[in-house]
Amino acid sequence: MLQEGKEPIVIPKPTLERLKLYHRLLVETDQKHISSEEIAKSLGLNAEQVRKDLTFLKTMGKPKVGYHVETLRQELDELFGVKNTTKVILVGAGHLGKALVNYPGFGNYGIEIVAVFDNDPEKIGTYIKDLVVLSMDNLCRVVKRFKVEIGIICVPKDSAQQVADQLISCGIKGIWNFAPTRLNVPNDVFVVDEDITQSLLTVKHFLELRKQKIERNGERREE
Amino acid sequence: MLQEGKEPIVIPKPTLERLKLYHRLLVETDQKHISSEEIAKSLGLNAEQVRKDLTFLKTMGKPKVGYHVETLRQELDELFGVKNTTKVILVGAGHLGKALVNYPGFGNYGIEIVAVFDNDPEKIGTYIKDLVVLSMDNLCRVVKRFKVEIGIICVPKDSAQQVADQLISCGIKGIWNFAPTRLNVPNDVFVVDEDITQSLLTVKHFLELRKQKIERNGERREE
DNA sequence: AATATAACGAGAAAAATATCACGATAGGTG
DNA sequence: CACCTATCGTGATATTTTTCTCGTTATATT
Repeated sequence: MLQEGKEPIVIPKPTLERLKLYHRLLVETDQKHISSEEIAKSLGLNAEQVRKDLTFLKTMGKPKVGYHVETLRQELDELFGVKNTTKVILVGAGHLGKALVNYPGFGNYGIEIVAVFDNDPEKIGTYIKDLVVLSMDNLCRVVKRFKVEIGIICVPKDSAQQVADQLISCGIKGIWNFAPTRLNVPNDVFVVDEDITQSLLTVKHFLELRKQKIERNGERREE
Repeated sequence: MLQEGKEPIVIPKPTLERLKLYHRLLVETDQKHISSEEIAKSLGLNAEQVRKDLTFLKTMGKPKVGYHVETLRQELDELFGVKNTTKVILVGAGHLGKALVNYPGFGNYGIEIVAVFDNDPEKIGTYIKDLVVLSMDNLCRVVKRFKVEIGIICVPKDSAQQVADQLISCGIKGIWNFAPTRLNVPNDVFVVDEDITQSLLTVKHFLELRKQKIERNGERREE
């Protein structure tokens, strides 16, 4: 039987990606109103696309004025759930882990790191900002006690899968993975990858394209 | 006059994104051959799409066998220019900068960090791994001397634009931006953003979707 | 108050991307 | 050696996404 009734409005993935960019732009701007044209120009898109994207939201623009920045930003905040507090734990107290704990932006996005774990006895007991590094034995206890929703993995890639398994066994359903490897997880667990090697390939590819363009054009000037 | 002659085969952007995933998979696997089906399953795609993507490459699969992992990986290496050495400098010797300098994976991808800069007198002169932190005065000299192609920005977001401008004024044409802000750059400079706030929104959005799903389903079990 | 115009929303058209369907072939099996 | 089947490559089809077009409306101007 086909499921009848209100199907939730699903936002196309490319649109969702752009909505994230709009969000950042709205946070950064000090204008009170902003037009689709201005948004488009800032991000290298075209205005029709911006308007189309924004039709997935309730906020409407006004002719001759544009969109009210504050309203739009708030609706995006809501879409992304920015205002809800999410408790997270972080596994891996290396350089990257330290960098993340010290990252000042989480507060604005409702992310609270409640504990840091590592399995290196040298690191256990040391402080990162105001958090003591705990041993992995404490993982499940802390997850349950603080109702932790997300685990951040920043361990070397060879132990990432193992850490993921431990997190999942403690009931964690969301993983933010900074290890440069693919994780195998059950269907009901989501993984957001922050894999530096992937964007490294992007960087290298850009260089490669430029190189090829120069080769093709010989010594000719471009533009 | 329209330019005649061989136009370079342009790989669609979504395909290119997936090719990066295939690359990682090929690096990780220890199989000698791999089928489109296996690739697809690992990455949650379908086999036809994988095959279609791979038609943009020269490497062909064999019926009953699949694709030769080594060959395919090498062709991807070439596509992304992984084997060419790229000299980069890094600006911002904070936690993140340190984490990056200590990241062991760059070598495999032909990235060599040749210098680290900061404008904090406390940090200038200190060592990160085997690199002395230099003052920004030395920027252009080092860029020219070492033929640096890429600048990595990992300074706080308020100084990111300024650093970008400095890099560009020294002739840098590529920026890998870890600051959570949009950079304004001339057309001939490319920026690859590694903005944690953007993937943070992804994380929050997943949670939000899950929350809404649970609300809709009430106490019903799913699956 | 009438007019002009900047900017919007939305449906239609076009372009890009993903999926399907199927014929071809390499390698295994009897 | 002939057949079977897993897997490929590719042209056809379907779907998604982007762009175009145009009618509408809020504000400014005379």
